[in-house]
Amino acid sequence: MQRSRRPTIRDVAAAANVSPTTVSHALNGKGVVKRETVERIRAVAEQIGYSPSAIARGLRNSRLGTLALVIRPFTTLDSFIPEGVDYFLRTAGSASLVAMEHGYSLMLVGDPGKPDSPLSARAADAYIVTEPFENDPVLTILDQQRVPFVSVGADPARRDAFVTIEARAVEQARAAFEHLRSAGARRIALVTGTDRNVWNLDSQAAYAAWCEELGQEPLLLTVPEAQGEDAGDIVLDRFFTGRGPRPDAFHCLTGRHASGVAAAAIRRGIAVPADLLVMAGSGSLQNQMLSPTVTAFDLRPELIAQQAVEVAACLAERRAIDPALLRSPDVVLQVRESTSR
Amino acid sequence: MQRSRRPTIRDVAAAANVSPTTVSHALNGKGVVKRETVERIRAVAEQIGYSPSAIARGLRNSRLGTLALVIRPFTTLDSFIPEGVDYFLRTAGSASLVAMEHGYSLMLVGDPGKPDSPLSARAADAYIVTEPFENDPVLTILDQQRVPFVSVGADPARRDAFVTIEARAVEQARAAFEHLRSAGARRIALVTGTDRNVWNLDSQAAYAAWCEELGQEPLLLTVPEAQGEDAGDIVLDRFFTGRGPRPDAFHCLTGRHASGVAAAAIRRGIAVPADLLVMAGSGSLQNQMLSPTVTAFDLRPELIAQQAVEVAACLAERRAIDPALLRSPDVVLQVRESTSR
DNA sequence: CTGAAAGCGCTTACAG
DNA sequence: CTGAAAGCGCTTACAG
Repeated sequence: MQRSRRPTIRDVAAAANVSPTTVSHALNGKGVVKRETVERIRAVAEQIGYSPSAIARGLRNSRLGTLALVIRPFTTLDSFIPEGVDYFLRTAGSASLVAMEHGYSLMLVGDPGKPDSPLSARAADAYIVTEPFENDPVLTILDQQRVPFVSVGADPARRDAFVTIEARAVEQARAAFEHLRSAGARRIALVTGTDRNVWNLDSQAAYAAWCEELGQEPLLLTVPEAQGEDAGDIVLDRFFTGRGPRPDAFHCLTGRHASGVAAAAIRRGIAVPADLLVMAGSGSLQNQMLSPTVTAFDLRPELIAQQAVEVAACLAERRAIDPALLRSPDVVLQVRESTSR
Repeated sequence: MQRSRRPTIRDVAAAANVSPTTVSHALNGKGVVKRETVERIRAVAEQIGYSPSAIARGLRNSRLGTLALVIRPFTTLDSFIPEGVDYFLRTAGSASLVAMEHGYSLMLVGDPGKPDSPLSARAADAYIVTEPFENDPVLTILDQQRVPFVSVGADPARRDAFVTIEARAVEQARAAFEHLRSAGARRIALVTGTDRNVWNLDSQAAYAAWCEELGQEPLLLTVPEAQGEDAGDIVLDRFFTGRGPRPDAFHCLTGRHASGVAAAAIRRGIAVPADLLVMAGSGSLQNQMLSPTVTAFDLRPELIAQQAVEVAACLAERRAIDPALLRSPDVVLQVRESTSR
């Protein structure tokens, strides 16, 4: 009796005195098998500790039962901690849970296109790519290899080319400007990251349009996402030294930039929110915890992740996609000290 | 010419006018193949966009190139956010990066033992189980099925049964008590979580011993990990109402408990650190950001994750394990407001 | 109701 | 230097 090898369907067949075909039928409820036989096979399988090989089944069905999550900003950063420490957590955590509910495992993957990326990174049934860059090579390769994928936020250079959960960046940016305006802002500056993704680009476009409408001179600054709170001094240096026009409100796309700006302003004797309003386009833990607390949109990454997983599952199973899944959830504005006058 | 199917090794063979064997040899540098043939095959493969199937290779080699990470506290919680929001991030992020460097993909897995868990969750080459519970069924099933795994922190009921990256909980607890004592504490209380893992249990044991040595009456409270900062009021209610003996210092194992306790104390007019010292056994973002900032050990989860991945890779490849990898890294005490008198 | 056979895409002795 | 054959563990027409 072989005891070291894990049992296969043949072992079950032998032990139950039937053919592998019948075992397969019995265990999977396919075909027609006599009740008793099914039960005998079940018992034997249980007894010898049989569990089917996901790999063999995967080869046969050309589906492994695996979804891959590609967190794009991951790749750019020297550190593995993407901006807004909790965003990744909320996305990956939710995605892995929802994937499980749909019968998939979730793989965390870097750049599946890189030549030295593990082969297994290319074995997923479908991919989720968050925040792709302009002409993102990851999307290109996935598309070429005919691997199904959904992108969260479009590739700005190929808006309608792929299955995408749309980013509502323009809408959100306007809502932000309006919030600041109704809190008394007359001269709003925009601070975005430098990644060429749809959030940064669309927000800039929305800002340009808004300034145009109101006849305000645009006050735009881009700071690398990875700067985190250090963006504060960069931003303040830019707008509050020298004698250019000074903004009375900042809309920072990333939460950590926003918290950095609010803190830096206060360090320099500029009162927040009295003299300066600050808000964030994408809330992070820092906004809730650092002082002053900062108004921010909760983008609800766990909902987005959930939708993305559901879309990916449809793709993997070649089922039709409910269009509602491709619309990102309504964001929630969380008003905090930094804009409460 | 078939255009829809992804190309296989046979397609390459046909196009290059050789056998699949030769293609395999050429592409994997095995066997002996003429230089020119190798180059021709390479070119053809590239040209028709061939990339080997990880699944087929996995079946053949019975190794998929996948590592699984089982975050145990994950399972207990109703929400998917484990205590100390950033711990999961730091662990999973680091693990997935290190895995990639070693040629593996990282799967996030719930409870691979659960009957409805995806089959693919059982296909990993090796498993990392963080913070297993006493007699953890996940370890039992992995062990039974002869799947290699490493646990981060031992199963308290089976200390030496499995490959484990030891938790240095006793040592850390003593270091904490000593830090508090040298900051002036004379009556230290311990607050742990309720999970029956080695951190909670060993810290309690270390505390009992410490109290014994010093002839201090033990002041111990356990609060569910999931309570987070809400633990503050629970703890204060317990020790600062009624007329039992009052502690002058708290060592809380979880960062969020510690921040909750510090904040609750201040709300009730107890000055921190003047009248009460507070520290955390496992630092979380809250400790750095909330006021007052709280002294905490940085457990360096990214280092632990790195070691765990390296051990798991050894296990998967049946290589010997460097014993140094099984010793958890030295923790770093980050002294902050809550114990700075 | 049950089973023999083919095949999913690879790799690896083995023979030429 | 090259290739035919077997086999990894399943599933699924198909035949009995």
